[in-house]
Amino acid sequence: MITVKELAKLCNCSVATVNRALNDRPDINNQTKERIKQVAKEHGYRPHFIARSLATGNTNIIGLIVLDIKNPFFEHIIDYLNQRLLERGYSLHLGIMDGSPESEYRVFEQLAYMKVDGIIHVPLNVGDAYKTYLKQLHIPLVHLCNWYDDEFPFVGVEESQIIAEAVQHIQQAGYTELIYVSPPLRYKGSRNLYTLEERLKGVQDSIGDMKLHVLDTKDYLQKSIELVSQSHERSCFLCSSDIFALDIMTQMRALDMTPPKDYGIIGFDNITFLKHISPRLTTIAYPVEELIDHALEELLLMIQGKQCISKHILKAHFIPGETI
Amino acid sequence: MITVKELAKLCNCSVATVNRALNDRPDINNQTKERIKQVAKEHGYRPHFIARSLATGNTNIIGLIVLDIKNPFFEHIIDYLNQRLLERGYSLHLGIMDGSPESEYRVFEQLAYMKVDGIIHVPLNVGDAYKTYLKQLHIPLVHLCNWYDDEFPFVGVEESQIIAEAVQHIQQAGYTELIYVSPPLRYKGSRNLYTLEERLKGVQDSIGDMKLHVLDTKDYLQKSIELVSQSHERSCFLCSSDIFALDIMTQMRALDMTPPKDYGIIGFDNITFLKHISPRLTTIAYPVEELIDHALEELLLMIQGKQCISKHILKAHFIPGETI
DNA sequence: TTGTAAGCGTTATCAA
DNA sequence: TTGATAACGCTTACAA
Repeated sequence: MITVKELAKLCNCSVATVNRALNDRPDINNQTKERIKQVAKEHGYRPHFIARSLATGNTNIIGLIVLDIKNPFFEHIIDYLNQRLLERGYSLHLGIMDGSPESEYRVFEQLAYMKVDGIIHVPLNVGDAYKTYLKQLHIPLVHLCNWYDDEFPFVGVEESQIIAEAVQHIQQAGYTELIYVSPPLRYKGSRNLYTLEERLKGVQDSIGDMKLHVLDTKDYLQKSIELVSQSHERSCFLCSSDIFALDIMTQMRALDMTPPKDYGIIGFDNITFLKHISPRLTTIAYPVEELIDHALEELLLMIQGKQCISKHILKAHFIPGETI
Repeated sequence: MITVKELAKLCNCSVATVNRALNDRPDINNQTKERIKQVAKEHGYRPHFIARSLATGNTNIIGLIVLDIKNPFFEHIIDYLNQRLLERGYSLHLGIMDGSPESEYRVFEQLAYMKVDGIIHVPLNVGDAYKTYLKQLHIPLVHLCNWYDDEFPFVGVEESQIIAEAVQHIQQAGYTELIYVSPPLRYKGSRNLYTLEERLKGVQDSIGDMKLHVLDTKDYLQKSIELVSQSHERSCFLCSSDIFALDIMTQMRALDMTPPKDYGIIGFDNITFLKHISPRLTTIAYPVEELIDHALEELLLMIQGKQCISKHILKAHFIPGETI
């Protein structure tokens, strides 16, 4: 691996001049610049990221913390953010959690150690210690999809409105009972469930005279069967993730019950795999690309030192299917 | 961010001693060590990865190049490798391609720039230029699932054997025509298709007196319908990925054709989502964890300077379903 | 337009 | 058991 020092020797000039040439700085003679670049290319010079970062104090790496790489919801986010970052000369470092809130701290330590320039994440922990922790990291942060505290920039979705829209569809389809399925709600108190609770509030506010059940336990599959088979109402599930909805549909199919004949069901996320599921699951899609665009814009501003703690609330979309 | 220099001042000692204390080196008085560690903790000292890497010459980062983050096949690999690496004090950096073979070079440049200690990847390009390129990177490499050249360590799967097993199942089920579906085969000459071609060979060797069709074009969906509806044989698809199999099943369902009544079908990869698909897709599973274990072991040996270019060939598993 | 030299925060080799 | 000090490869004042 050839270094600037060696290049300087080869070109009979100083390392400063080599640096000017390689980084297209203005204060350099055009001929010497071309000459140096030529020599650099011939010798396969590659800038040394580590040395450069140590000198400049920044890595041009952005961290994205992913709750669960197995959740297809993140596919699109990762792919799109990666593209946008490359365009802007940054690269992406994925912080992979194992699903537990404690692992969020482990991933933060890793990203802090790696000196990433900024982090986009879905805040999962809760409490003052968490806030203190996030602040002492001294890393620009943008919170995605799950509001935690107004001291951090946030990019998310207007939940109550899209929920109201979904509930309206459910009512119009003649259902008399709504079952809100969101097992993670059982972690109330120990995890940040802002978004899931917003959705629940949205349901409560718009439910009118329909009956409401909330399934927030681990055995939601079993419970959902009991509810539908024992109830004399026309029941419709509203699930906080397509994953839960698919689990229910699969389980119900084993009992020969399919939507919308025997029950209704709506998911969340519009994951790619739905195209293979019949009947087509009615779901709600997040504007992933817009979310990422805003989050990235916000983060880059912070990295440039422009402290603009803002809040972007975008709109989700109702995706009609065949299950209500 | 407090540094070793500042810690040294606080402790009335030299940076060398601080370093000895923080890294648990033997040549240091136990009391001073504890004292320094205490002060470091009080001041929230975090080692500076960048500076350390510059000094030691290694990053303790391993790169994994992923063809397509959207392909669920990689979920398991990423998750498992990440776990194993953490246990060993390494961290994982994902290199994300956009599906094109050219982007493989872009990702390699990125990982080389980041000075990762080693890379696990599925070699996708082909030709002597590729080989020259990989060698001049001077980064330990392990090739996964797709053999390219004996000069690189390889961890993969015995393809012909598992294919023979699948073909036998197909024959026993009474099919008289086998359709091997592997659209990427159309890139023959410009991409490394070793594994896909091994599978094809496996099919040819074990097919006996069944008819054989190979679908290696982009319009394989259309072609597959034509084949099944025009043929007077009992046709069974063998797809080089569950994704292709699901695409075919979904398309067929629209024409009211389902396996195993109207045709047979077998996939590859045993992706998680199959549990939601009915009838259950018969498929073939790679021993992902074993693959990664071997690949990692091999890579770490190379990083330690032990040049052991070896070849590990593992066994895949036939996963019976309801589609043949 | 060019060169000199002082960092950046560690590690590691000596010598004490 | 400790301390000085020279790397590591690059950037960036400042001086020429």
